Amino acid sequence: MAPRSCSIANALEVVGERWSLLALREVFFGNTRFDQIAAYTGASRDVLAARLKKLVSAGVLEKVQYSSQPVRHEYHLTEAGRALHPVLLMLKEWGDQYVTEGPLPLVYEHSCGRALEPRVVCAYCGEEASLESLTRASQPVH
Amino acid sequence: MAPRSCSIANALEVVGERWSLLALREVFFGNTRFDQIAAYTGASRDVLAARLKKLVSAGVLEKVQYSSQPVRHEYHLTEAGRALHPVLLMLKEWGDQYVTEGPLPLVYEHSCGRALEPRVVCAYCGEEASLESLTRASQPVH
DNA sequence: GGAGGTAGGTTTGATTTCCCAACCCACTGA
DNA sequence: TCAGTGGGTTGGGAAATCAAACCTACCTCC
Repeated sequence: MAPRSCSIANALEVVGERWSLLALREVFFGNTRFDQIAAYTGASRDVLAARLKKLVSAGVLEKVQYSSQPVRHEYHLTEAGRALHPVLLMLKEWGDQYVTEGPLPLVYEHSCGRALEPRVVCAYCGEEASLESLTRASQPVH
Repeated sequence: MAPRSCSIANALEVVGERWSLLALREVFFGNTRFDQIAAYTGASRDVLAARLKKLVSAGVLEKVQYSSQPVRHEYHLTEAGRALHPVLLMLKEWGDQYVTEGPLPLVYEHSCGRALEPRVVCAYCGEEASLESLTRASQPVH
């Protein structure tokens, strides 16, 4: 049997390897240079170089030159890269709730003044997109 | 330098390996048995067995017996497992928008009657939790 | 009672990754 | 000239992955 065709699997093809999402986390934090990303994630340099190359060719990051002589680049988020922020936000929330022990390493404050508790809602009605509120409108082939 | 302490990294320790999130996707779809998960994800059986074992010991899945003689189990979501649904939802949305080409393999209908467009919002004010609307309330050590 | 099928893995051996350390190159600054 | 920085690449050994075969325990059919 062929595995299911699925956007989750497609997404994981691009960002599902080890270190990819952590490298993106650093870019979201503003650490856009190779050595910073290597240090803050703990990834080995060769694997990190491969991951960054893949993320660039997938259109998630782009290399932006910040110096000639010597030629130096920073990794910046593309639109597709910025669109991954909700994924990281929900992954962080899950880690906060179910994995991290002790005080949370990072808490976000939302512009409304409260500590962020992220929720996924339907863009149209604003109601929570809970497991029970969803039905399949198109059925994958079984 | 020590890598950053971070709930994203902690979360990925649990569900970040290859096949883990796809196995969970199948359980969310109601395919709770070993052979179903293997077939629909495409994971090799030995790796899948290791992943399921890890997810069970991490408290994301639990084995529920559905037959004695022969002893057979299904993998069911725990509360922590169900809490991963928003992560998969946003990952699917990103894949839909930026990776999958052609018609989407799966569209959800929300209980309000519209095709789901998931958004991440602040639970208190209901406004979108955009990148710009967030500031760090606690700063990780640099 | 044997043959075949189902379910849930485990074992085996070959192939890929991953990790770490060392190295390289182009520059800068002292 | 010599150390340091930034951004990688290279090499070798350890670990993970893959596909296929195998195993156990049952059930069903003939």
